[in-house]
Amino acid sequence: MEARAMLKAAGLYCTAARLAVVDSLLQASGRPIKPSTISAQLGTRFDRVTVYRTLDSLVHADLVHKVFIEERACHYELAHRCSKTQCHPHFTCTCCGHTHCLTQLKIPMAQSPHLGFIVQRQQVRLEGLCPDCA
Amino acid sequence: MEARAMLKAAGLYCTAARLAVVDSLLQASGRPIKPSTISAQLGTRFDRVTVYRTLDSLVHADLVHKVFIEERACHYELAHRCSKTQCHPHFTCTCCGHTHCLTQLKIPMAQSPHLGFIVQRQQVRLEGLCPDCA
DNA sequence: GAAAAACCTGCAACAAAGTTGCAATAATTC
DNA sequence: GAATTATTGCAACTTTGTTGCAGGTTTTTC
Repeated sequence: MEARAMLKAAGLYCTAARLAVVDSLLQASGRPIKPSTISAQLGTRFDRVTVYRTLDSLVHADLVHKVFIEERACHYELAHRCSKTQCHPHFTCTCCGHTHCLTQLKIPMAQSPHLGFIVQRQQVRLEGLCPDCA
Repeated sequence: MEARAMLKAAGLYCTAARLAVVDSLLQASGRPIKPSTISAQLGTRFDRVTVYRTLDSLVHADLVHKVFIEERACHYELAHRCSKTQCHPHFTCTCCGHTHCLTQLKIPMAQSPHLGFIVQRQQVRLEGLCPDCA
């Protein structure tokens, strides 16, 4: 009932599609996934368009973050362990292509770069070799 | 003749299309731009496909960097003032949508997050309000 | 400089991501 | 449970980016 509670708390209609999408994200074991993957997991239960719109709602309610784009597709993950100003960094292996969430790596927030700029959010992506490929 | 020299040095064929694309990037005044913008600037002189393939060549030769994706399109810029391991950070205004290159802001390279990970490259994106919108 | 080799380019066709409008359906509210 | 409000499915569409192949340029070689 975790998912149901999250939706309630965010003031969103609690629909079958939303529960299913949140479940997909929960089962992604912390890895950002893309709409087409979710769509494939849900089979014919829900339309592709519904998945897109559902993700939009969830992002808008700040339950889900649009993390990055890869292979021409946005990747999403549950907004766990993220502060308002900074999500955890992500590490993508240049060899196997897998992405890891570095939830334990803290990176200091950048200072305002020039007079007048107000930094609200910082996103860090690392690239390199993961332990399996190194 | 700047562009011509760059291509020569990189060992690339010096073609009209490549000179034109490099010129577009030079004239972008340091802002990352997307292929469709370049294509529009070049008018009917070159095919859309040629722009994509030209950018691929330039990226492959490390003359140009694929900086980030926005509005479902890759954005490119000349590989000026970038170290091997880190490009300058980019700042995108959440209000007006403009992106600024923060060439003067130095961000320390992240340490290897866990035993076994080898970090080769780091990318930082900042979001917030630019001086015009703040 | 001309011929040969190596490499680019345009065209057409295609694939995939994401968006929009609208009618039908489901979740809340009272 | 009826009225209200929000969500969903479908079809059609836009845009980005890719591929194959024939024809055209740039370099290299002599």
